[in-house]
Amino acid sequence: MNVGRQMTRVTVQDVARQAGVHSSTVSRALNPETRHRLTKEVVERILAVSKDLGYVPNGAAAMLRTQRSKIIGVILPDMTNPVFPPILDGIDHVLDEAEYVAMVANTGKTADHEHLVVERFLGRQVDGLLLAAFSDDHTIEMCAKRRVPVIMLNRGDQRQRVSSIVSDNRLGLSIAVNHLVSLGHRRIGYISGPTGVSTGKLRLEGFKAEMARHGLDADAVAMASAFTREAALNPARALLDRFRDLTAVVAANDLLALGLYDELKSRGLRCPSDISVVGHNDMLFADVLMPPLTTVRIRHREMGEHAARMLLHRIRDNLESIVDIVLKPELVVRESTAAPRV
Amino acid sequence: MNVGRQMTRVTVQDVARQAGVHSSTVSRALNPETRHRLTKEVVERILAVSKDLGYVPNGAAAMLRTQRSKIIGVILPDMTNPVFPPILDGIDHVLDEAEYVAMVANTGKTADHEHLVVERFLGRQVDGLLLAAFSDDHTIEMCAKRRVPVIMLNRGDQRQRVSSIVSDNRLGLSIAVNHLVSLGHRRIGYISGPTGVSTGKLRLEGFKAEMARHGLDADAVAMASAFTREAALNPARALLDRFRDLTAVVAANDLLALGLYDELKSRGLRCPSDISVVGHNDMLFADVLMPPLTTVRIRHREMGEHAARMLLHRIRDNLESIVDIVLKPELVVRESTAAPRV
DNA sequence: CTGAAAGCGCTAACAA
DNA sequence: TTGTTAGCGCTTTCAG
Repeated sequence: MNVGRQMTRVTVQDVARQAGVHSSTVSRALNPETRHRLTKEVVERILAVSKDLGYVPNGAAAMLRTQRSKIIGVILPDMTNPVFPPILDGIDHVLDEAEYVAMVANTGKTADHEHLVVERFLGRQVDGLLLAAFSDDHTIEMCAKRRVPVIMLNRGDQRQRVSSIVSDNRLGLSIAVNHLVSLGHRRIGYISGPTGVSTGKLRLEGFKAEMARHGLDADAVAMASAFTREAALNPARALLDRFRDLTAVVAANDLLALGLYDELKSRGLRCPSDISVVGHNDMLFADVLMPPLTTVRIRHREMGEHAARMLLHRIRDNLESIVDIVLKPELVVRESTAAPRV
Repeated sequence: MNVGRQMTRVTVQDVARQAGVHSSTVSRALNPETRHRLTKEVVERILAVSKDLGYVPNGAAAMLRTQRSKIIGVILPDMTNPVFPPILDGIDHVLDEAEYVAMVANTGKTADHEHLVVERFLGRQVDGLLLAAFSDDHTIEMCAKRRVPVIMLNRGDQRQRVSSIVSDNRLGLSIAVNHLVSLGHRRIGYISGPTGVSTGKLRLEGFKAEMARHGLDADAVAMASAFTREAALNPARALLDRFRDLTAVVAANDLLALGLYDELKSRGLRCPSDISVVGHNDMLFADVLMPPLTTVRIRHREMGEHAARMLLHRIRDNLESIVDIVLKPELVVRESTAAPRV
C-alpha cells in the first residue's frame, strides 16, 4: 500500500516510470482486452505498481480519447412517484454489472426543463438515454440528430422514432373493467390521467373499448391534470357528484386511486361496500392501503432492466432498428373491490 | 437553425472558423465569466454561429482541462426504500439549479460493493460525494486520501472525519416513547434496526434512555437484521411471544412498523386496540397504511437539499471544516396509537 | 480586446 | 511484445 499523500494525481505516466515501461504499455496492461498481448511478467509488475501508487484512471481523458463515456442518462418526471424507484433500481442493476454508471435527473413537468436537462446530459457525453418522462417531440428530435441512442420507458413515442418498452395499457384497463363487470358492476366510472402522454391516452381507450365490449356506457369519465394523488380530487368530486349511480370507479393509476380514497373518506363513503375501486400499476404499498387496493400489476423493476439491457445492446452493436417491447400486466385482486350492493 | 445532419461533432474550432475568430475567443464568448472581456459584437456573432451550428460543448474535454466535472456522486443503499426518493429529489433540485448533475448508484448492502462503486465514481471524476449508505471506514479513508469532498447523509461518521447531516435520532425515539407513556402505556417493546449503523445505534439508545427516564423497563427489545418490512417478522414474533403484557411497540423505522403490522394481522391482533404502534421517518404513504401510522417525521427532502448545498459550498470554497447538522424531528399522531385497554 | 500555443491524461495506429 | 507519436476538444496563460 501506498504511503504519503500524493497531492498530485497519479497518472499512467507515473505508473509507467515506476514500472520501467512506456505509458502505452501501462494502458494495455490495465485494459483486460489488450492485456493478453503483453508478457505475463510485465502485466503483473504494472498491476502491482499501479495498485501501490493508488492509480485511478482518469475517466475524462479516456472519454475524450475514445469518444465513449460509459454513462447513461436517465430522465424521470418525478422520483417521488413510487413507480419510478423500482424502475431505477432495475436500471441501476443492469448498468452496474456492465460497469456503466447512471446520471439521473428529474424534469418536473415542463418540456423546456426536460429539454435543458437532455442538453446538459448530451454535453456530458452520455452514451445513451433512458427517457421515462414526458418526452416532447423536440427532445426526441434533438437526440435523433445527435444520433444518441434512446429508449423510452413506460411511455411510447407516437411517431415510432425511438424504441420503447411499455406495459400493455389497453390490456391493463380491459382487465380492470372486466374484473368489475364479472363482479356484477354495470355503472363504472373512470378517472383518467392526462391524455397528452401515451399512458393516459391508451388507458382511456382501453377503458372505453372494454366498456363498449360489454355494452356499457362509458360516459362517467373525468380527467385529472396529473398522475398524482392530489390531482385526483377534482375528477373524483366531479364523478361522485354527477353520477350518483356509480358502483365502481377505475383510476388510471394507483396514485389517482389513492386520491379517490381520500375523497371517498371525506364523504363518508366506504370502499368497497359503497364503491369499488381499481387502480393501475401495483405500486409499492398498494397492498397496505386502507383498504388494500385491487390493481393491475406492472413489473417495474423488470421494465427497468429490460430497458437498460436494450440500450446497452444498441450502443454496443450500433443497431438502428426500432422495436417496441410490450409487457403484459396482470390483475391483482385485493379488498377494494366487491360485488355491488343490490 | 442548422440544416443537414453533421455526422461529425461540432467543436469550438468549427464555430471559430465560421465566425472568423480564434477558438480561444469562442471559448471566452461561451463562458459567462469571461464574456465581458470581448466586444459585444463579437460575442453576439459567436453565440449566433454556435447556435446555428448546434454546438454543444464537450464536457469530457472541459473536465480534462479544468479538472472539474460538475458531477456529484450520490450513493444510496437501496432506492426502493421510500425514505430515499425524497432525499434524492431534494438533492436533484439543488444540483439542477447549480448546473451540476448527479450520478446515482445503489450499493446493496456489502461494503465491497460500496467500495467498488465509490472507486468507479472517483474514476469518473466526481467533484464530490453524497453518501447516504452504509459507508464503511475503508470507503471514507479512500475519499479522504483523494481529497474528495464528502457529505454523509442520514448517517453520521462515528469518527468525525466527514461532515454529515442527520436527524436527531435519540430525540426521535424520545418523542415516540414519550407519546406512548403520555397515553398511559407502561410496557413498551422496541424493534431495533441493525446497530452497526448510527441510525440503528442512536435510536436504540434513545429508546432505552427515554424508558429509563420514565422509570420503565426497556427489556422488550428485539433486533431486526435490516431496516425492511420483511426483516421485522422475526423480531416481531419474538417480542409478541415472549412479552405477553406489551401494550405498545415502537419500531426503529416505518418499514419495520409495517412488518409488525403484518405480524399483528396474521395473529388476529388489532392495532391500536390490542397494541399501539409507533414508527419513525414518516415515509411516503405512512398516512394511508391500515391503520394510519403514528410516527416521527423527518423532512427528507430538506435533508437532501441541505446536503447538496453543503457539498457545493465545500467544493466552491474549498473548505475543510467538518460540521454536523442535526435536524429536529417531530411527532405525527395518527391512528395506530391509543390508550391501552385496562 | 484577440491570437498563439501548450497541455490536461489517455489510447490507438504505426513502427520497431 | 513494446515504444513512439499524435491527438481527442477544451481552457488558459502569455503575447501582442
